Formats: sequence, C-alpha cells, structure tokens
Amino acid sequence: MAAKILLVEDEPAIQELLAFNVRQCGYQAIQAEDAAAALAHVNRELPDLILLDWMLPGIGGIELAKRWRADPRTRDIPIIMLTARTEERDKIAGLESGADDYITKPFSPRELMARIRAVLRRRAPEMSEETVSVGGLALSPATHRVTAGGTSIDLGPTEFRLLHFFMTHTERVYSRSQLLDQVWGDHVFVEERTVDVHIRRLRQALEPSGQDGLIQTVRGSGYRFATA
Amino acid sequence: MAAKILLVEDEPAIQELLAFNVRQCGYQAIQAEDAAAALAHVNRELPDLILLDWMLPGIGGIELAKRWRADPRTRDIPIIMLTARTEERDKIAGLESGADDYITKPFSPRELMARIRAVLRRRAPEMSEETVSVGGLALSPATHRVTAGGTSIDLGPTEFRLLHFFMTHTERVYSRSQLLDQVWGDHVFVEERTVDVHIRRLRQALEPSGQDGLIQTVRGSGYRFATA
DNA sequence: TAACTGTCATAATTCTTTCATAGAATGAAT
DNA sequence: ATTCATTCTATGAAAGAATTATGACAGTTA
Repeated sequence: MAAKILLVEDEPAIQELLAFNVRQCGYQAIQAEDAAAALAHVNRELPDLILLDWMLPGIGGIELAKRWRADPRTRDIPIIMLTARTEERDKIAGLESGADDYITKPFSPRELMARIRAVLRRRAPEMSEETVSVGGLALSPATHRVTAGGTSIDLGPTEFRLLHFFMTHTERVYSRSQLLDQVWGDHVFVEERTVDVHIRRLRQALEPSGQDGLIQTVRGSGYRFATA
Repeated sequence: MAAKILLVEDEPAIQELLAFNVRQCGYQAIQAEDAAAALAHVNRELPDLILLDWMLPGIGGIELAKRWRADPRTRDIPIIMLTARTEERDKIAGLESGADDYITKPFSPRELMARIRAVLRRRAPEMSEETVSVGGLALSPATHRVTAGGTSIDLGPTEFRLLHFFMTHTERVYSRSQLLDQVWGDHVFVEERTVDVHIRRLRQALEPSGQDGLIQTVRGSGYRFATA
C-alpha cells in the first residue's frame, strides 16, 4: 500500500513535475489545482501527506494548512509547503501555520523526495518503508515480512498492517475506533468488535514465538503495543 | 472525548460563526438561541463550557450566569461572556455574575479559541492528555499507565479516572457526590457509598508503592488528594 | 481451492455496585 | 476522664453488569 500524496499546486507544469517525481518514488500522486479541490479530496479520503503550494488562487496555502491543522481528523497529516520565496520570515510563517517542512522552488527532485521521506518517517512512520524492530520482532514493509529471532511469521494483510501500525506506534493506547481509522482507513464502516478478532488472530500468529505479550488489552480503552 | 461547548447566542449569523470556529478546534458545539433552550439543555446534559451572549431576549446573559452559578450542579461549568460592550463597569458586572472570562465583539476567532482553551485548561485539567505527576506518582493518559518510581501500577478503569481526577485536583476536598459527578459523570445514579469502595481499591493499589497516604479522608466532607 | 474478512453467538474474564458488618471518630453526659 | 450513643468510614463478600476472548460460519477475493 503506497503512501498517498496530495499535490496542491495551481501551475499545471509544476503540478505534473511533482506528480512525475512522486510516482517515480513509488508513491501515489493525487492532484488538486486549487484549495476547493484539495479540501474536497481530503474530505473524501485522507492522504498520507500533503504537498502544498504557498501561493494559491483564492484560499492560500497557509490558510489551508491552518484549517487542516485545526480539524482533529486531519491534524496529523504531514504537510510540506512549497514556495518561491526564500525569506526567513516567510519560512517562519509557513512553519507556524503547521507545516512540517518547507521547500523553495526551484527544487531538485532529489531534495524533494528526501524531504518527503523524512517527513513521512517522522509523522507517519507506518507509511515509510523502513524495517522496524520492537521486542524480538522485526517487520520489513518492503519485503512484507515479519520475523521473530530468525524464524518467519505468516500474517494476513490486515494483521500485517495492524502489526505495522503498532510497531510504529508503541506504548500509546488506541481505541478500537482509532485503530479502525488508522489501520482499516478513514471512512470504512466496520463493526468495532471486528478489531478484537484481528487482535486475536495477530496474537495467535505471534504466540509460537512468544511475542504475543506485546499486545496488551487496556480494558475500557483499547489496545496497547508495548514491551512490558 | 471532545469537550462539549454550549453556545447561547440569539443572532443566527454569530451563532453559526461560533459553531464553526468551535468545531474547527475539535470541540463539540451545542447551539441554543435563547435562555430557555440553554437552560433546558444544561438540565439534560452538562456541557464542559458555556459561551454566553450578554444580550439575550428575555432572560439576559448575566441573569443566566447567576442562575447556573447558584446551582451546585452547574456551579463549576466555566462560562465565557460574549458582548458588544467594552465599558469597564460592564466587564466588572460580567465577571461578578460568575463568568470566567469575557470577550468583546467583534472578536477574532483566534482570540476566542485561545480563551476557550485557557479556560478549559484551568477548569478541567484532567481532560488533557498530558502526563501528570504528584508525589511519587506519574499518570499518563496517552499510554493509560500509572507508575510509582519506575514500577507500574495496575488500575481498573474507574480507579484510573478517579486517580486522574485527584492528581489534577489536589489539595482540595471533594464530597462523594462531587466525585460522582466529576469521575462517574453527571446524571449517573449510583449510591454515594460506592465511592468509598473505589477509594479503598485505589488505596489498595497504591499501597505497595507507599503512595496510598496521598488519599486522605476528611470525615464528614469527603476525600482529599494531597502531599502531606 | 485456498486464504482472508467481517459478523455473530457464547464463553471467560474483569469490573461495579451493593450490602452487611466491623471499626473509628465525635460529642454529650456521667 | 470515662462511658455511651451516634454518626461516619473501612472492609470483605457476592451478585450483577460490562467488557473482552474465542470459535465458528458465511461471504469474498485471489
């Protein structure tokens, strides 16, 4: 599941350039040429990252960023601002509006991609393709493989995503509905109790290696993945 | 659990503006266009904060505030007064009627939200996700964990909420019925003596770490959480 | 066909509340 | 100061309620 990146940019040429680069890196590019289209899309489906032009006709980039930051549903989406200006105080304004990073045009594709990767790693670690290790477990998104001390563990797609999310978000308690949003996806209509079933399947798969204790039930709240 | 904010404002335009801003910040907006509607709603369900227009048809804002302040059930709900007047003596009258803060129209959404956050932080600190430490105890809502000097303490849901409330409201005595309102929730029909049982269980859980002395019994009044 | 997903029914577990009783504190009267 | 009655709190036990775990099944998808 490649990360979905929303590109908000009104100039068609730059729009295409961005899309090309983003796709080259294996991400899925979604294009929006103005604030309205961007808002509409985000409303429909949450992207994993937003590349946002500073100068937009109508509602500007900063205003857009602020709106998304104010809404709990979109608060955690990483945003990278894209601008022609280089002045320091503009940079500050951009970051204050809630952007995670900032890149000035003209930009090198390599730099852009590096920043995308860095931001994803920081804000949405489950979207980066890096191998994660917690406790005695190692999960590699690239090869879609989970191992515990050398031996491989077989997981279904959902259990894999669930484990990946947990391994990149340890210690914190997540309610069933938060897990549904994060692992199943926003706008998915599934019984909350279904989470229980997948938790059980995941525990079952981890049991032979003795790693099932990592998944903790927090009665009345949800589940937690932690080493203790 | 987003904080519920009751908006009492008769002008539809301002009403909507307020609701929009409040929702943008992730709070739940409840709208009432006159005193009767506001009273009815509060009677049914306690909001976490009230935004109250000074000028209302019929019963005015000040009168409303006074009523809520007089009722033990609603005494502690934070109230922010909303008014067009800027004169100092009006401000004083507003604050004397029991409002926690005061903002004059026209107001900037940023200012309004800042005040809401400030008041909520002041009056309902246990709603935040921040880790709190008192004595040798540390409680983290995000991870749903309590530790005393490195060792973890297991608590049931109610004991957890009770401790969280105490840790964010130290040095003050709370009656059983106040605790029921604050920890169990308003409109809950439970024996007052039940509080004793949960206090005991909490003490029991804290005893191994020697932190049980923090919970003090105040005969005839209730309980207090304090470091002495 | 085989693997996977979501839902349901039911079992197992944990938590809440209530109740009965024991224990402490308080104050008045001796 | 001591006794006693009264009031309030502590505690253990147990029924009852709520939440979670688990197994099975039917429908999908690859």
